[in-house]
Amino acid sequence: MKVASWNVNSIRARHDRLVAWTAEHRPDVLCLQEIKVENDQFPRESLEAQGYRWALWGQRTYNGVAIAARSELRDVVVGFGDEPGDAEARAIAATVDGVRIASVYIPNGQAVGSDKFAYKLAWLARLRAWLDRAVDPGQPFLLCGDFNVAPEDRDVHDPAAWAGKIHCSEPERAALRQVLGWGLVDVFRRHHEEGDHYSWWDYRGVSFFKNRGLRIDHIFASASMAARSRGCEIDREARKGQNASDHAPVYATFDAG
DNA sequence: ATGTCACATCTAATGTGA
Repeated sequence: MKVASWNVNSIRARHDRLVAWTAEHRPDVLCLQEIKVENDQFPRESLEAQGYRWALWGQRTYNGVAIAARSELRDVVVGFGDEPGDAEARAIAATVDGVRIASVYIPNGQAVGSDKFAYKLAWLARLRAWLDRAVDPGQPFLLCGDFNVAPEDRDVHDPAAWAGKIHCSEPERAALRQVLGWGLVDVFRRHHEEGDHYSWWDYRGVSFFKNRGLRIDHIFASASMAARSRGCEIDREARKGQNASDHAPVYATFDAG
């Protein structure tokens, strides 16, 4: 099973690139974030023509998450079911070929100490609480998405410059560790120990050209799925050229269960 | 170098969020 995750930063702006990417890489499951469109405006047909089905939780302008899969998407759930906190479309889960898979878009947080930063930390705590009550740690499970957190300094192009800043601050990293502490493994780090691998580069300036990025997009796996993982890569090629998202897709392969 | 995108709105330059 090949599972990919990509913050496309608008499905409409990224449509042609996405269609070309899935045609080339042919993931079995694709988790998307920031689709930025309501379900009834979502361009389902292009990937359906490649054999995919959809689970969608769209939203106008901001946010919006989706899962595409070649097999049936069972038991689709949107949000955490902890109203009234579920106003923003940031989480969707489905079961595909016996694997529970979630696509999540963690709030950006804007700046350490801001109201949005507090919301980000609270959202990560709600994510952990959702794992505790809604997912069986013994089952095959993948938590995929844009976490807006670089877990360690080796995930940061310039740790000194980013120290204490948004995406890299200790409160965010601690909140992310709480999520991982549920029983999740960073699949990318199972296969790559070294730094200089990033999944996001600022649109401004020469950040991509100079590889000044952060690794904030992740595929986290339960123990049984981590044991089945055979590789994990970030497709830097997808960040190149005109009309690219500011995020590159990350993808992992797993042995059959 | 507050440098680029994407989207929205009293359709045209500006605000918001990233």
